[in-house]
Amino acid sequence: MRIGELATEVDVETSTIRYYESIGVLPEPERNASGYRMYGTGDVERLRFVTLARTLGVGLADISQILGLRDQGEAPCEYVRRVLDRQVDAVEGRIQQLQALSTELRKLQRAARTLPDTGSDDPCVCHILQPAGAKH
Amino acid sequence: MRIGELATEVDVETSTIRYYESIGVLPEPERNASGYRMYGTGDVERLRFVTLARTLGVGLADISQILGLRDQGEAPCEYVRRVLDRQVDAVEGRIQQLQALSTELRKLQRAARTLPDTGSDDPCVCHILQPAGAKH
DNA sequence: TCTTGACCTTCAAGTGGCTTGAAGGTATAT
DNA sequence: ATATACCTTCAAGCCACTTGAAGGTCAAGA
Repeated sequence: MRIGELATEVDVETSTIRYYESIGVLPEPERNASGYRMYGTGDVERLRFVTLARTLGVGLADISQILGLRDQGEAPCEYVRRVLDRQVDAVEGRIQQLQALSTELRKLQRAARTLPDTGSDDPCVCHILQPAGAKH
Repeated sequence: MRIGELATEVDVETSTIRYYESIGVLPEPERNASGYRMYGTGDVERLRFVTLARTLGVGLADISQILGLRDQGEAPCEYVRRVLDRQVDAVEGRIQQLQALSTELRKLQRAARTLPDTGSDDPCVCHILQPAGAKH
């Protein structure tokens, strides 16, 4: 199959496939007489794995590592477990941060409805975002 | 004050200050005889606003817009209110996404503890991440 | 036969928000 | 004289792509 078919099959842009190839996540495929990339079913499987891992937030460096282990005939599972542990920590930490941020933003949103506009003579940039005495 | 003092005062890297200047978020400051950037208290206030807005997740383009309005003597409050609304939506949407992701990751983490390692003869890359029949 | 249009190719640069590094100038203390 | 702690500019790197320019290939239709 050509790159467009592979792209449709896995629901990825052709440019993304070429990008993955350029950084070594996907191997260089064979070419037909016209120089078009030609892929097989193994490539579908591999690309599907990459996109699945990406939706889980796994970085391309980790994905490369996992695929590299597989290519050497080793089970990547131990490495995958470590990646999962790291990823869970990272995602849950990020959620905590964003929840704190959301609380803060909602406070400012409420304030924005009641406060008058900042006057051009006010010293601060905007007293909605910068209540007097906010120094961090 | 020189750039290092300003950086310490607001708790930002000097390279970040120069970067903000390069993209027009901060104006070009005066220079002393040696070519060093020299800042005043207004710059502290402006930079403090920028970092505050950044911690709220506001992008530099929006921050630039807000500062631009202020520089023209207009109250940026209406714009700030719209940015806040957008930001709340974006953050809460992101939290939803990450919570779904976290659920998914925890499921895989549990599976990883019980599943045997992928054999080198298995067709998939790793059956922890790719349970049979996962096609999306 | 010509043309249209859908595909494919490569290479370069842009996105955001910085950080890092190289290679050098300046100011102060010892 | 020198160490050191600042400062300067410019370029490139980070991540994961996306976009664009400029062109080659191939099948179907007029």
